[in-house]
Amino acid sequence: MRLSQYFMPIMRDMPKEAEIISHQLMLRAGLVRQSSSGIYSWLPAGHRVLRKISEIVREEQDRAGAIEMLMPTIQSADLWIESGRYDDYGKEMLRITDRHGRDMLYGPTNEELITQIFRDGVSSYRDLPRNLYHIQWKFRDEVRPRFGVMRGREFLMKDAYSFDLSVEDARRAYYRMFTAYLRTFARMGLRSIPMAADTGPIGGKLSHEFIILADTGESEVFCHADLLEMDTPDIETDFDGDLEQVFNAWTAKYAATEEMHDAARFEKEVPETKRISARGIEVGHIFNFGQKYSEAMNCRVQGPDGKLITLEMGSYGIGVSRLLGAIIEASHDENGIIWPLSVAPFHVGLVNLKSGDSVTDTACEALYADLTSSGIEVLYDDSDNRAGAKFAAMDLIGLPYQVVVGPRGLQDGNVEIRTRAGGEQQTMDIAAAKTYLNEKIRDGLTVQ
RNA sequence: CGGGGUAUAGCUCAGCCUGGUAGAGCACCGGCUUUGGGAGCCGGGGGUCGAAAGUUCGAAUCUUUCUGCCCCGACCA
Repeated sequence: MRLSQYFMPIMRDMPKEAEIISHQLMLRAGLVRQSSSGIYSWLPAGHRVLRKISEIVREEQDRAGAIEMLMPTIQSADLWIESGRYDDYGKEMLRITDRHGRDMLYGPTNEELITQIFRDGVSSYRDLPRNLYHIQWKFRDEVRPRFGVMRGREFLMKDAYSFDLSVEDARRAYYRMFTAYLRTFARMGLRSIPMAADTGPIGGKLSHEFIILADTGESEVFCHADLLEMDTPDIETDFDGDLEQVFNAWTAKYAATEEMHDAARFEKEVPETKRISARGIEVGHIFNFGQKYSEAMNCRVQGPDGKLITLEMGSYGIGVSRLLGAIIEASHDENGIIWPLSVAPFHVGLVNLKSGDSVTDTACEALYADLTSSGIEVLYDDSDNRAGAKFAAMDLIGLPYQVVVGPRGLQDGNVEIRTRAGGEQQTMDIAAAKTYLNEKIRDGLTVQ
């Protein structure tokens, strides 16, 4: 993509409505624009990141055996009356009346709808287990939206729903999602820590929040430092196998959010030097809620003995749009965003230091064409801004690699390659630069 | 929903106290000079001053009401 033909309005000044760093940087880097409180438009670069995050989520859900579908944003109130949550949900649910006077709502979540769809589509134990998910916009009319996309009213969420015949099967379904979540966040360069969680209004028994440590996190969290060093389940993980060990290993050490925190237990179980008391961002939340909805909504199948079995269910959410904020909170410096390669809007920023100079233009065009044709996503700054302005903009938008092409280096046939994360700079000839970038990016994108 | 702020150009802000018909920096357009970490000079475009009502000869400025947005708290992916 040529910057001269793109739409990425960068702001030099700090927008006053933004308080926390991720929100400031998202606005300044031209990723989002606020439409109204807690509601955002996703500009082209922000949309690219959103898509990449969604794709990682999708790949890991699929790997764990979940099946993608898509449910609507607008739902009928009837279903919610059936489950008993129409009144419980309160003002956070945006209620709408259609032209016929029917009560509708903008879905804050989808347990009711999926339960109805599933129960109507399945009648035998042979159809179980199943886990269905979608990635769809949700609306929760938060009392106080804040921190940009971290707590928006409209937000993109992946929600999966598992259906099983027995409590044991349901636990296995839970372990699969648990494991998939560890992998999902790790692929975005995040260290997530599963923490025992309160089950909240969704109800149920077993529940974990996946927390990213960050100073601007909304909740206070406590955990064992070893959790920051644990190995993430790798690509060889067998999701058809027994994942209980993964679950046990990750839940053996103390980790709890404020609501579940037990100070006495924390001090007893965690040596003083290993105690982490910090703030965290919740990027995922998984629940096993047994028969709460299947009972209320009559979701049953016939077993081998002809008797009806009420299904065991779980739901598994990931805040996809929130993850942009979380990643930036976890990865930035005073100059701007530092995108992990896997979710960066582009892999490489190509900086032409002297647009209009035929030598640099020619070199840049050739490099742009070569890199692009080898599958690398390049944002080519072909504008005629000054060098300093281009560097500042590149650092702000935070692409993982910068290739700086200028007349000085080209005299010796060289370009400069900079790594946004570490700040390393190396000079090499153009052929070497191509090889270097191809290798680095291919390796960096290989799923471990 | 309680408390506190704030609203003037795309962004950051000044002007308001003491009413006289709107400014700066950045960004943008044109020109010249410049060109390796947010250049300089010259010229230019752009604002129903959040909305409504009131006071007044005259309101960005004073009064009242409303609204948006932000922060703290309670609540939540």
